Amino acid sequence: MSEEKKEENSFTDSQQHLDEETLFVVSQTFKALSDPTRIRILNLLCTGEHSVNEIAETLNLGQSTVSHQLRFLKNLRLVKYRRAGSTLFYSEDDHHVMNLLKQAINHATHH
Amino acid sequence: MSEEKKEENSFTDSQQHLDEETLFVVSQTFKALSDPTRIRILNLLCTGEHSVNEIAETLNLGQSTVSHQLRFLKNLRLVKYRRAGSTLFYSEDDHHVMNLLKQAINHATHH
DNA sequence: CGTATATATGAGCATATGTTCATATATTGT
DNA sequence: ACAATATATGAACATATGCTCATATATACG
Repeated sequence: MSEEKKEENSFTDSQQHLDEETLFVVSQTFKALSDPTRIRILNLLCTGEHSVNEIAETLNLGQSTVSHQLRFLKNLRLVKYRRAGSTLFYSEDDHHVMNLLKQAINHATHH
Repeated sequence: MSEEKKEENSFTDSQQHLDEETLFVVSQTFKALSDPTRIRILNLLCTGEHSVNEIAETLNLGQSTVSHQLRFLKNLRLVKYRRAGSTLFYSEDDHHVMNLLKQAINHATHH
């Protein structure tokens, strides 16, 4: 019975007016999470860092597709990478956004 | 210093594989929150129920635009409405998704 | 019943989005 | 320097998205 409670009122109520910039940032953040491919990539990165090819093979996606999406996520600073030779290991870089994703996934599956 | 803590680990870690349906539901949910107009509408509905025209006038949007977006949000069960004569009063209908929105807004503004 | 008001709907249009293909760049090993 | 491997990039394309305009529906009121 406390299952529902713990995700409520974690924050003070939102404000009346949203300025342009806030609106842009918030919408961009959610846009990043609104595509199945990006969700799969971010969900995979929850398990730790992975190279571009690993991601592509694991999720059965084209190398170009993964690279494009990673650039998208990198621009929003949702992921970062570490270089090891010619291989780039990507990992998550925004725990807050990852938390939003986890909440949504949990809500979608556990209900 | 506990500012960052309270939004972390509200849930057990996400699972390894996401099925088609979960992927669809989650992406649709975030898509709903990825548009500035819909964000403004939902943010306004945080303050209680409002009619279509009230929303349009308050947010300076066309009546048709608001109606279309409300249909979109209604299909996803994020909003509901109550009829009073020829006026329809819309209000929020998914506290979990509203909570995701509030978190994102708070994060965008307080940082 | 006719008019006014509130909301919904569909077509059309411009723009955004995501994937694929081909190719470029970069790093490693020989 | 050359070949192999890993990743990035840009153009092209099909589809999705969001707004506007015109019009339809629905309710209330005289």
